Amino acid sequence: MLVTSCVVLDFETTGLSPDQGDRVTEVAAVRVANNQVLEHYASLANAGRSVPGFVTQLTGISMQMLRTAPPIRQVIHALATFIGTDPVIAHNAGFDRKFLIAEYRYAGLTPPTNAVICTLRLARRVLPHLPNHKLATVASHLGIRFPSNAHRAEADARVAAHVLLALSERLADAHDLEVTPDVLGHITRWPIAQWQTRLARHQAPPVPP
DNA sequence: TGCCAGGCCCTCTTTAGGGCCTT
Repeated sequence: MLVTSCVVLDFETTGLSPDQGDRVTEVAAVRVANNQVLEHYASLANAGRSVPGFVTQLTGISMQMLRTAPPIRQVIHALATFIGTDPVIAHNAGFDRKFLIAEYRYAGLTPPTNAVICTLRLARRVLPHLPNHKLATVASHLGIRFPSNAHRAEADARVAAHVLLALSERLADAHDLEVTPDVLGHITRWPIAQWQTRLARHQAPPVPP
């Protein structure tokens, strides 16, 4: 059981790289504690950046929708308040982390120092047999359904939160572990090859002292 | 004209290259 409070985050953006000028178009953050999905914060965000057609096709987020959305500075300040000092969790967390840091800077905030945990890395270690580790594939394998359209921030964040809880439960059951964000962080940093060697020997995964 | 992300991970590797994953 994952007892400690943490925040599962998902961004929709205009592209793949803040270094190339891409900006966030929608944020969703879901707080998880006591093995449950609790409150959430979600909002479209207007950063004044055009949305490429293929991104609108992928996410359903259009320029027209963003015209009436709150300014991104306001959204990021609200997000920062929501996240606080909790560990931040995301699927392919490196992607969301670099946008989080960039948007905090644009918003005049100090870049976050929260612990970051990646459910993609976790899924690759706990479910190595899957054909791929896209969020939809992992969720489907775990019997988790999207509450609405995939590739919208709130739906993806909620699904990632349930993926986190399901993977944590598997770890706890299989290895008699107390799963905390510290343990998850340690496990996802452990090299896959050594992880699989330990599993093959029926050894518990390495955890912090 | 051709390129335009980046970090992780694997392997026909390590003096490298390519697939995966996110929008």
